[in-house]
Amino acid sequence: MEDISGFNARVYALVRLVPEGKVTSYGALAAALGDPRKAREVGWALKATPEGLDVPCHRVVNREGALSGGWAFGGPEVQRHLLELEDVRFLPDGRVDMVRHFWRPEPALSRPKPESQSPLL
DNA sequence: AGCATGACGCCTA
DNA sequence: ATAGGCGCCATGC
Repeated sequence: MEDISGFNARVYALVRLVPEGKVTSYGALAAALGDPRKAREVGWALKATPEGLDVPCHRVVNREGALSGGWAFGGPEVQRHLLELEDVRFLPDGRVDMVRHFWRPEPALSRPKPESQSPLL
């Protein structure tokens, strides 16, 4: 699993910025990185998150505030528990109350490609 | 190179 | 609001 121009690293850096009691979405992270279309890659990056890094990946949900399926934590229940420990409120449907807890990451200041003056363009 | 898959998101019925 | 389909982009076979 190779890095995507440090894509993973940037994802981790952003997720580390998510405060307790807040959550963000894959798409929001991707958008903050400059490519809203790379939401899936964000998920992929989190899936490959090395343990040991202080990355609160449990604070990342999809755009609807729904938790993921069965995965590394051992199940969505674990993720939900972790969030509840941070006073995150859940809706009756089992989704995170995005209105209350959605946190939008600031656009990454360091761009992956500070270059390209479009030589051909 | 082609096909299938996925911790996503948006559009349409 | 729910269900199905399509698009994106990187990965794995």
